[in-house]
Amino acid sequence: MPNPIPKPTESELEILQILWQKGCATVREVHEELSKNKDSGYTTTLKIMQIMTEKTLVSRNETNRTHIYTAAVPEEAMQQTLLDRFIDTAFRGSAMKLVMQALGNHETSADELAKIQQLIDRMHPTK
Amino acid sequence: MPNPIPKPTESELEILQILWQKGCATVREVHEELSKNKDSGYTTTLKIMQIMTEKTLVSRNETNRTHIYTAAVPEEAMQQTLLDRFIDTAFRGSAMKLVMQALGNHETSADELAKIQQLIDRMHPTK
DNA sequence: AAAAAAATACGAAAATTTTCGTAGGAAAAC
DNA sequence: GTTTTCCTACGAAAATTTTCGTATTTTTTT
Repeated sequence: MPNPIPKPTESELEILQILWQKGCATVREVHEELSKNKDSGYTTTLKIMQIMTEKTLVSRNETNRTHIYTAAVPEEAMQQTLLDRFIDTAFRGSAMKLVMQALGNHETSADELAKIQQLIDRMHPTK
Repeated sequence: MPNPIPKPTESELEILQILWQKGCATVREVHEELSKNKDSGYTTTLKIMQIMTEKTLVSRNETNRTHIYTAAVPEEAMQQTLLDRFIDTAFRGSAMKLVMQALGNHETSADELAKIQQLIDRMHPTK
């Protein structure tokens, strides 16, 4: 495994979110999106994305002058990595505690509950 | 609400973990525990705990020379805060995705599944 | 009682992350 | 064909976090 998945900073993760959502995007597009929630300059976004390129968190198509960026790591792979670490640091390693708390404190629709039910059934078939 | 729960840094969270686990502890004890996983100096730990005191992440009993620290925020309250933010930043707000991924990628015992089952039943009683 | 060990406070260095200004070109508008 | 706009590169300032050295005081050991 040549890719230990570099750990993104918070700002980097925000940008990854946007890239995953859009599939790919220019710095300008990412910046527009970011600007909805915070206000920092265009070159700030640019700089971070350049750093992310070095870290290989993203890759970019440079054939045109306006580069087009995409996330270099699939969203779910990153989520898994982040989740593992989060469970460790915030929940002392107990995935179960996390699940219970997540379930307990969010509106959960019947539909969603059914999905979990399915997953449980699949993991734990009634013998 | 006078207490917006100050956001801990990573190092601070590590220390909170130890305090929650032990109930209360001296800097020395916390440092011993930390040293198992990383090696930084005693005064580093001390300094961070002093900062945490300012931030009111911990409180301390100063009647004796050797201060005794305790977390100022209950573990679960902090977990909830962190979890909310984490769901937001890493799972685009979808608690369900997080739950599914947490369940799907960890060994989950029959016992644990039963507990979730219970929770689901409680939330979604069969009419 | 003197020396050694252990504790806190504090300032500041080091490391990391975020921010932006400026320069240099390319593309677009005029 | 100039001027204006837009883009990247890059270095360095600003902000945050982590680290530690040193001074001072109290406690323990000898």
